[in-house]
Parts: sequence; structure tokens; C-alpha cells
Amino acid sequence: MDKYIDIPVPKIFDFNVNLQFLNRNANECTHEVKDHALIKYVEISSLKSLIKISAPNKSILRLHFLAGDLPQNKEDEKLFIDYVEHLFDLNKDLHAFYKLAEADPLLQKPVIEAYGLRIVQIPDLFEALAWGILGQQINLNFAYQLKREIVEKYGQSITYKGEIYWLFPSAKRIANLTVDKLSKIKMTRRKSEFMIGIAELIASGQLSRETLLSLGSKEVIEKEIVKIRGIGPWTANYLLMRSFGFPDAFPIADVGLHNAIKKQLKLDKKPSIEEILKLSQNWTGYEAYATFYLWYSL
DNA sequence: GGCCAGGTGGCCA
DNA sequence: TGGCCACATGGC
Repeated sequence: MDKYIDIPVPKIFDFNVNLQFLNRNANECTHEVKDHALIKYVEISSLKSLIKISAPNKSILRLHFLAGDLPQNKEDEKLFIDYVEHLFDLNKDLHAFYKLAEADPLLQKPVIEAYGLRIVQIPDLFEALAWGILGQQINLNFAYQLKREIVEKYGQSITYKGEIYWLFPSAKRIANLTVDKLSKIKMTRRKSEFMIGIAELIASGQLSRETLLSLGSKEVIEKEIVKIRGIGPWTANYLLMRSFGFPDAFPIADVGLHNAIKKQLKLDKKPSIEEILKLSQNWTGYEAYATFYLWYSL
């Protein structure tokens, strides 16, 4: 198969820095970074395809279909293009963010060092929420280990040139598990309950990307999803930022953010919420981008 | 060995 | 509303 589609990218975009972000943990199992390309098994509409994304030059991304289903018509192709644009958050104009960042003591360095970084998205709602729950209150490395166990136990895979590529388990699959079974993986029973509960809501159609997005504003969506057991303000904002692409979502209680601020300003201890509110006064509209660049700076 | 991890729900005043 | 506390495990 050598079918490919070229997708134009905006000016403030650097594929390599985004790849570096995607390559940040060796235990990552839902994509592979190699030979300056991203390889990922994706499910889009009803098509399951192994895709490869590379950047032959600065102004385009090239989407290759390596294995699995191929788009059958222009409509399918459009879905894949939308997916890639969503994945790399290409539809945001970052000029205003860069302008404010260049004058911001906290963001100055990070935007230079990671020029062209986008908030890489987790397009699938269940995957994004499940990852948020996994990441709650444990070190990231361990979170990746748990993710790998769940994916390799309950996810689907495709083999290509001797390598296995995984799809995050569907909500339906996880909804059918018991807490006893899921917590065999070294996860708290609480986390298992949260994850199964959310899987049930999604599998039954009570919770979906479309219905949440139709609520409109980020504030309304946040208010709605924190009603769900296991989703607090941090996870809600994490979802808004990493899956719904709200550039002004702000997981202000995030430990990683606190550590990054401490490091950038060479503080003795982590800043308080009040101090962060002060420091972030000028980020209005781009809190998520500021947070993401600070994470990357760690 | 103790404390902290990309928090949250539940209990108590 | 606001303040603790358990939660399972890994890393330092």
C-alpha cells in the first residue's frame, strides 16, 4: 500500500518537537515514533487503519496508510484529514500566544526551546478520560506501565512488518469488566470503579464527544463532566485541553505544572495556587498552551 | 524508610 | 464550604 494524503500545516508548527513529545516515554504503547515519523493504529468512524505520519517538508504532513482499512471515498479521506488536524491541534492560530509568551518570564524559555509544539491531542474520548484517571496521583512512569497492561490485555492490535501496534481498549470492552478483574492490574479499586463507570456511560451512549461539545462553552462542559464519579476539576480540564482542544483549559492544581514553575523561576518550593493565579494573569485564552509548554520544559 | 506522584470521593465538623 | 484521609504502587 503506498496511498498517502498531504495535509498543509500552519506556520507555527514543528513536526519534530511534537514527535519528541510523543516519544517521551518508553512505555507508551498506543503509538510508535521511528525514522522521524509517527506510526499509530487508529479507529476512525468504522475504519481501523495503521497510519504513518511524516513531514517531508516544513509546510505539510504526509499521511500514509500502512495496513488495515483504507478510506473508500473522499468523505472517508476527510475524516482522516480531520483526525490528523485534531491530533496536532493544527487549527489554532498561535501567534497571539507566542506574542504573550515572549514577554512572560515563565514562558519565554519554553517557547524558544519547543518552538512549534502543539497540544498533541488524545482524540478518543474514552482513551482521554481513562488516561486522565490513570494519571491521577501516581508517577507518570507507573501510569504508563498501567496503561500498557490494560492495552495489551484488552485492546485490539494489528501486526505490521513483525511489529504489533495497539488500539486503546474500547469503552464497550472495559464496561464489561468487573472491578475485581480490572484491579488485578496494580491499580486502586477506586480507579477501576471510575474507569468502568465511565466506560459504561460511553458504551451506553449517555456520554459522548458530540453531546459534550454541543454544550458549547468549556465552563458548561466542565460543570457537566465533574458530575461523573472519578472526574474532578483536574481531569475535566485535562480532557478539555488534551482531547477537546480548548486553549484556555487550565488544570491549575496539576503537580507537573507546579514543578515546572518551580524549576523555571528557581523557587525553593512549589508555588501556591494564589501565586500561580498571579503568574498566569497574562495567559488569558491560552492557559492550556502555557501549561503544555511548561510540562514539556520538565 | 518516608515522602511524594500530571487527584478524587467520602467523611466529618 | 472547608479540612483531612485513604487509596496501591513505584521511584528516589
